[in-house]
Amino acid sequence: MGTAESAVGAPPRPGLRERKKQRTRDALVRAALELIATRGYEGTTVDDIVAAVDVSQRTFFRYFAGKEEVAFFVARLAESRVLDAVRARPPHEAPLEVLRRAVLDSWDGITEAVEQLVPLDLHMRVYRVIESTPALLAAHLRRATELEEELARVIADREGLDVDADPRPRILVAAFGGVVRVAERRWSAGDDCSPEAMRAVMTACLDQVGPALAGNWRTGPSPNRGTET
Amino acid sequence: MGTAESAVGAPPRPGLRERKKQRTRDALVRAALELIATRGYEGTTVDDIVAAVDVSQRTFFRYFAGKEEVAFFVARLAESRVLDAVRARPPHEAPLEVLRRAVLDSWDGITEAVEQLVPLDLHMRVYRVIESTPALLAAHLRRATELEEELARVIADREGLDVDADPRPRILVAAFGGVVRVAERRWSAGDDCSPEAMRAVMTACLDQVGPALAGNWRTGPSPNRGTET
DNA sequence: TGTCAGCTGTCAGTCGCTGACATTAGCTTG
DNA sequence: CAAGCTAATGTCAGCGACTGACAGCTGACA
Repeated sequence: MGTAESAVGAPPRPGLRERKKQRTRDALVRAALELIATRGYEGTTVDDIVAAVDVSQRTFFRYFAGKEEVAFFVARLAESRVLDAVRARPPHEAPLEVLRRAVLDSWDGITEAVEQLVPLDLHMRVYRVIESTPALLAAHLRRATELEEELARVIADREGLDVDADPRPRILVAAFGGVVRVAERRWSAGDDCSPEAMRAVMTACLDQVGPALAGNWRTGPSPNRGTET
Repeated sequence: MGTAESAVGAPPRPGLRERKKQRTRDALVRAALELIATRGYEGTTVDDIVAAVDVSQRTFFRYFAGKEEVAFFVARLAESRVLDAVRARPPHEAPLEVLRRAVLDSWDGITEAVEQLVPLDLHMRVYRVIESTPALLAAHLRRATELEEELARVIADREGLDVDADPRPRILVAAFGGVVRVAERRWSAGDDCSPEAMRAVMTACLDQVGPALAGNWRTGPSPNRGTET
């Protein structure tokens, strides 16, 4: 010890090789997202992406398993954040509340982390492409269910249940995930792409879970009637 | 009139051309499902399929938009059946009950219709391949959300709501769809592949929607505790 | 400084998929 | 029934995603 890079307390600065890799990966992500946001997903070939960064196609496929993966590079950051937030919730909270608060509370941190990688506006535009491109939407939904599976395990652990014996954790998470997806769609279909708007939409949707599952909508006050467009 | 094919009351027998097309399509579906069930999805090339039916590759792509589509040919029958069943529900039923009864009541009819096309056992094996193949699972989930979108519209119409203004139809359908997916997974993961078993799993999962969303699972009786493996 | 491991590029090849064009085969009309 | 039209099919060429194999280069480390 004593040398600069082995000092404790600070993360050891990675070597030149590692930094180069990081730079190449980031450059590929940025170039890919920019191209996808402007030309669309199908309109963007891998050759286009690698030409913009001036690396070989083979290198691209060494960094990303497929063309899809680069489009979800940013989204995966958000996923792991949410998962961490769920794990950090106090043990006395009810399951549905855990999910709700985890999503809403990790929101700002996610926004910040994303912006550190790519401009937020770019991320928004790419998200719309994902929602409107069948192949990407399919991949997105698959990733979402994988996240749900992990969430179900965490929830089951919290409650001391066996995920495979008791269907309730998976059912709760599935229902929750469905609501989140509805919120995402409403957001991506609207004009206001700001994180605050998204947060509001998400909150509103989560508040509707109870009412939506209530027996009969026609009795009692109908919230949100004619309040939009 | 008076000729055999123009007789009223009976569905006019399609011409030779149409029958040939039907036969080719069915042969492609059967060959494809058989191959996929045994060799897996990625292990089955389009050339393998067309070789088994002795048509050109180009013909395959005139019948199916892609290799995926042939794998979901049977599943799409079931989807349209469920949609019809939902539309046929009496107007006084509550939304959640409509979905529940539509799925359960159309079950036998679907099973019958499927068996008319391919052996039920083959369909089961293919379904497991779908669940375990990322690309197919992704496509399956995308189709499922498209079905959910249509269901949401139907439900909203029943209740006299605007799908785009009131989030509750989509939320309800999303939650319901999530539960159905959990049931599908539990079924495909288990040993018993019979339709009766599937029906039982589906019923059990649907009965858990309320309890799963209830505030705290630890209070009150926990159903299904330790009743399975 | 020299050796070694890891990153990169090149090349060839497979597979899914499509457009263009020629060929065949069913149906229609005189 | 024969000619003519149209729809179905086959053939061919080509693009794009993706992969394995091999070769060259470049940080890392003694």
